[in-house]
This record gives sequence, C-alpha cells and structure tokens, in this order.
Amino acid sequence: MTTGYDPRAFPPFAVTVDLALFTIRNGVFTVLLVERGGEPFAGAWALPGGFLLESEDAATAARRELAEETGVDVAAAGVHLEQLGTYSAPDRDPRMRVVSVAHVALAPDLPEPQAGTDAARARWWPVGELAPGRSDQGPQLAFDHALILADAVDRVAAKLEYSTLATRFVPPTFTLGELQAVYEAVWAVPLDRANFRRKVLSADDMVRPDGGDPRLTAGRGRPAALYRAGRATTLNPPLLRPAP
Amino acid sequence: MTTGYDPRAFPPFAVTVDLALFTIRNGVFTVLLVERGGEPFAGAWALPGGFLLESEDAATAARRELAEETGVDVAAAGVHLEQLGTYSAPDRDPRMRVVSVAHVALAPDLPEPQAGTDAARARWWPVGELAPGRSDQGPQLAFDHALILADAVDRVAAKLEYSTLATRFVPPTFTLGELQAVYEAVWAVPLDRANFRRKVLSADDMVRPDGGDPRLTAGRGRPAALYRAGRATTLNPPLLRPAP
DNA sequence: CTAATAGTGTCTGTTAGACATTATCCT
DNA sequence: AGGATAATGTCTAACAGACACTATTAG
Repeated sequence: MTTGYDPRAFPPFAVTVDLALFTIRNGVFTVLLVERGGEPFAGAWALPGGFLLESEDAATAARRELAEETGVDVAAAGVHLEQLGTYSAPDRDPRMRVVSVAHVALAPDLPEPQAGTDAARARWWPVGELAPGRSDQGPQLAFDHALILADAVDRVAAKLEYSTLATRFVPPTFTLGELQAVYEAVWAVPLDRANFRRKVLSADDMVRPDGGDPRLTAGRGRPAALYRAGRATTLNPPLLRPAP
Repeated sequence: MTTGYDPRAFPPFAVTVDLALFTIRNGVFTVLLVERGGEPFAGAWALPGGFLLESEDAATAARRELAEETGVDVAAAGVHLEQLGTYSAPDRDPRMRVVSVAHVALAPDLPEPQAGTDAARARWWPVGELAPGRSDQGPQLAFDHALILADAVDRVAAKLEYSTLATRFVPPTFTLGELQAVYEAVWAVPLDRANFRRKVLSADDMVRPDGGDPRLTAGRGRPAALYRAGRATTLNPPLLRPAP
C-alpha cells in the first residue's frame, strides 16, 4: 500500500472467512464442522465459512456466516468472536486463488445445529478426535482446515491463561465447578479445585457472585454458589497451565 | 469455504501485505515508514507493503517487499517475521476494495534504508512520536496504518513477555545490558538490572555465553560478558512487564 | 450411615522486587 | 582517586502447588 499503483491492475483474489466455533458439550471441548455438498472435497468435513461481500469487513462476514449456518446471533448470545489469522497458500483451493481470513468463536453449549442453506449437514465434533496425526478417528478435513483448526485450538488454550474467555463457554450464571471444567476440557489436564478457586476469586474482576446472597442450586452433593462473568477481559494475574 | 459454489462468481478483491518493521536505534524503539509518491495520500507516510502476487502466499510477499524496500534478506539477517492480522474495512482504500494482511518484522539495527523502486523515501521513526492521540509530532499515517501500527506495537510489547524475540533486536553477539535496553525501549519502563539478569539467565535457553570463557569487551566502566541467543523461542518462565 | 461435590485452612518451597555490595574498567 | 558500568548476594513479602479438613446435599 505504498504507491500510487492502480489496484485494479493487480491480480484479483476471492476472499473468504472461515470459522472455528467451539463450545463445551457434556464436559467435552468440541468444534462445529459442516459436511461439504459440492466439489472440491464433496462429502468431507470442513469449517463453516463463506465469501466476503463487497460491503462488509471480515468480522461482519464472520458474524453473518455464524448466523446463517448456526442460527446464532453473535451480539445477542454473548458469543466471543476474534480473528485468528489469514491463510493464503496459493494452492489451498484447487479451483482458484482464495485467501481465507480465519476466525475463532466461543459459545456456551448450543442446541444441535440447524444446517443452513449452505451446509449440507453440520455437527459438533470433539476436538480430541480431530487432533493432528490421528487418522484412527474423526474425519479428514477439507482444504487446509486441519491446519486452521490446530492453530485455533492453540489460540483458545493460550487465551484461557490470560483472559476471561472461559466465561464465554458457560451460561450467564454458572458455578466455579463448571468454570473449572472448561479449563480442564480445553487443556486436557486436571486442576486442583482449591487452588483454582483461589485464583479465580482473587483475579481482578473475572467473576462476581450472582445476586446478593450466593444462592444455591441442586446437584449431587453440596450445592454450589452461582457466579456471573465480571467486566474484566484480561486476567490479572494470569491462570497458567501446569507444566507438562 | 463450505460449499460447491464457484469462487469465480464472487466479488474480486485486491490483496496486499503491509509491514511494520521495528528496530532499536540508539536505544529508541523505531519503525520504518515510507513516503507515498502517488495518490491517494500522496506525500503522507505509510507502512511499507505491496500487492500479493498470484503465485505467493502472504508470508512470501512480506519477505519480498521487505527485501525490495529495505534491501534486507529476511532469511540471512535473522529477521523475525510474523503475521499480525488482516484489515478489511470496506472503505480502507478509497480506490477500490483492498484487503491487507499486516505483518510484524523485527530486525537488529539496520543502516538507513535505501528507498527501493516503490517508495519515494523511507526513514525510521521513533514509535513514541507516532503514538495515537499525538498530533503534536510525527506524521499522520495513510490509510488505516495508524491502527495497524498501534496493533503491531501492542503485539511486540506483549511478545517480549513470553518469547525470546528481544534477541532479534540485537546483533548476534550482545551484552545483557543491551538486551535490557531493548525491553526498556519497547516497554518504556526502567527495569532493575540485577533482577533482569537473574530472570534472563535462569530462563530456559534464552541466551548462552559466547564462546567458552565469557570474553570481555570495552565500553565505559567494567566490560560486560557477551552472549548469543539460545534455541528457545518461548520464554519459560515469562518476563512480565511491571504493573503500572 | 456413605458417596459425592462444595468450600476453607494451612504448610512449604519458589519467586519477584528492592537494594546493598563487590568487581573491573576508564580517565 | 573517582566515576561508570557489570556482576553477585541478600532480605522479605507474595504466591503457587499440595493436601488436609469441614460443610451440605442425595440416597
């Protein structure tokens, strides 16, 4: 962008957005995939996504695709959406030159998705079954989506350390046990309950007690106090993953 | 990328890369800007960059532009290059729809740049003079480059905490005082010399003594031992910014 | 009662920040 | 000597991990 060259003289690209939408279902870290209807990669599973329109930026396109393919209104449902990165290998789409701006989205547990107009079918897949180097389970992903997904998983795992994003995986009102289950599912490690509690409660404004008196809810064993997400977005001090 | 739709049926975009190339010059955190020759924003200062070619991905284009506009060979000079993010507001280029993949590059102190074929002029600017909300000094930047630059500065400052990137700002052989000066320049805070030393030397494999016996070099006062960058890329434990 | 989950208290080794002290050069 | 920079040592408060103990529910 440094010269007076006419951009119309330069090669045209198609620009898409791809979405890695994560949630926790029954304590399992899962991602939404859609089954492709047409070529290339017909029948393969892929991240949801679509083409950028003339009038919108990438974030807007990502929100639109999310709504179209899952029926989720990002603004309403407290879904977190952020840009992950752009994938631009020349041969990533066999048809022509397509550059994709990948995004990561986090949502609390959603109902089984309604396939939109675009996707033939959509379903949630446990992230663990799609791990790289595991051809035993899970599908092969279309395009470079295995790479995008791996980067997205890394991003989410890293962000839990120094942000309050874990609260986006739980309902508006939640227990500390549920919040801990998010960390354990994403990081795939067990955490000490007492220490987790101490860190979350001493962190800046990550969670607040729900209502005046902490109400109690049922379950198995002693009922747990309920909390809501605080206003902080960055987590001070951070909640670091245990060393392997 | 979920359907069989023909990408050729969708709106074409021009795709560019923009580069925020940082270095430390005389202890000052600086960024390379070029003066635009043509419209729009003729005469304004901008981040170096250019159009993506048909046959290359964004990282390759960024390396090529870096070489063209600064004469720096990324591979040879140990320059660090990473993708920052993609900027896609519909009106970011008044001529037509241009999506830009921004990158961050870090280099040791380089000679005053040779303006390449593209850029009318190029020079290093202290980052502090370009801070947002400072119309008193420094130029207004073309396009959305002030936003990109602000994001790039945030990225670099954050990355110093948990990566070994600071070693990319110094020559292959350096003293701990020089390394500390990098942190102090980027973060704009003074650090305790003894504690900095302890953390850097106890970190995993951030630095190694140069040669067998730590040689000494001249200066003013006691000569300092020389070090080289270690093989680690992530910094364990991290070196956190002091709280404000 | 037991099982199960929630919540609190405490001990110990490590670390961060602050700062004093010693070392080695130059003029 | 005196100034300047490098390197090391030490003290203390805070924190992390580990784990024991108490509390409240269901069955």
